[in-house]
Amino acid sequence: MGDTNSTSTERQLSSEKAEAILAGGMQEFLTHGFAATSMDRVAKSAGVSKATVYSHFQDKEGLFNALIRRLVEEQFSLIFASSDKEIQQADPAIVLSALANRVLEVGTKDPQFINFMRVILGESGRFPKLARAFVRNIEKTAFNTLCQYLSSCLNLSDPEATARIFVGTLVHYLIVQEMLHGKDILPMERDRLVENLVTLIVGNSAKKI
Amino acid sequence: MGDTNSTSTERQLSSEKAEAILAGGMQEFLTHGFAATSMDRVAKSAGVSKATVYSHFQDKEGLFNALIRRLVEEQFSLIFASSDKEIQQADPAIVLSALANRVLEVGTKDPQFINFMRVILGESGRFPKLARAFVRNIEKTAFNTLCQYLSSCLNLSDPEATARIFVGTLVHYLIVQEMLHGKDILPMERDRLVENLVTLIVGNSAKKI
DNA sequence: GTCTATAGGGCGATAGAC
DNA sequence: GTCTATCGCCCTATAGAC
Repeated sequence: MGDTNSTSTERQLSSEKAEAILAGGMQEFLTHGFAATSMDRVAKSAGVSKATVYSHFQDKEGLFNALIRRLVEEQFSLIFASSDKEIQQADPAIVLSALANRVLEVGTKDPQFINFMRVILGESGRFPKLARAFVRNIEKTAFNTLCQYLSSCLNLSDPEATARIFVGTLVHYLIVQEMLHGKDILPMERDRLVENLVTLIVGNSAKKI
Repeated sequence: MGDTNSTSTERQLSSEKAEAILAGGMQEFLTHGFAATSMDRVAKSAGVSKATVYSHFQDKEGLFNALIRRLVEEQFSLIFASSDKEIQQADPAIVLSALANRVLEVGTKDPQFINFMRVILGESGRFPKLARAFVRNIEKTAFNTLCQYLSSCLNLSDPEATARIFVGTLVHYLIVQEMLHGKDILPMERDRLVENLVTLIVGNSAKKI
């Protein structure tokens, strides 16, 4: 409450210990969720004492909030890095396929990304602010970028609804195949889904230029 | 382990107390998740003592497994009840719109359904068997029903991929709007999404009969 | 079968030495 | 700033009376 160098959550991470705590906390929170994570294990994983953890972060919720909030911003720039070069260049079908494949690539190759999504979804009842931060930073950015591209390069009756369909298909695919371990129950090759999705969208419009 | 009337998890719920425990456990587990739920509150919510809970279920995990497994089967029949009457009758666009609206109706009106999904997703790392049961009973059933309809009534190049797009769009919409509290950040009217989704699918095919 | 009471342990958070 | 040691609480699970 009465801290001098923070408003409501921790803003500046002064020392390198704070970084270690955030790294250790990430490991623990992303694999066990909020409630099942103990501050003892966070401290041990960070290589510091528990008291040091509490000297850098107000409490368990404060650490969790700071950590997820930072991760939301990191993942944002991770996914949308170098999305602007290619974006008004080639055939729309190729651009959209490349975009879809990059999203699915991140979701399948980096195991921490699925854990991150799982925690965001699982804790969205307890931490609605973090859930909304996720929507604002990641979902909305993806949506806006895609809308802009679809509007400028294709003649769609409703680019916004189409963007929803595009993103929704990919996210749901990741959820069922990876997060819910459904690969063997509902097999579907990535390329097959992407090709159908892109064809469905591009086929229902005319190239603009 | 050595129970006489159960193999590995509880099969038959002999008394009415077991029902009360399952009901109380549902309330608690669906709102707080597995780790943040205490057996004291489950007992209190069920109106029995904690010892009674442990006499009907082996431990916390056993109760959680029995409860979610039952819920998976309940929700299955809840969503797909009366899906077979209308299914080879009217215009495909109308059938698909009605189907989409029923899914979104359940997801928005019944608050327990979003909580149920949140727990399944959030605990899918700790309880992979429950996650797979969810995929087998709900996702796969939705997918198969839809595939069958799409194959029989429309001329699609890939009905299975199309079914993925259909379900994925609806589930992702529910996740962003309801589970992640994104209604105000990324507003989108339900009818608008459904109409675009159905048009995209029906427009890319020919009616079969 | 169901209760009350309690064992036994891990948890979040802090006091005080350095 | 960082540590060790500890407090007090609540947790899962069980023992024993009825």
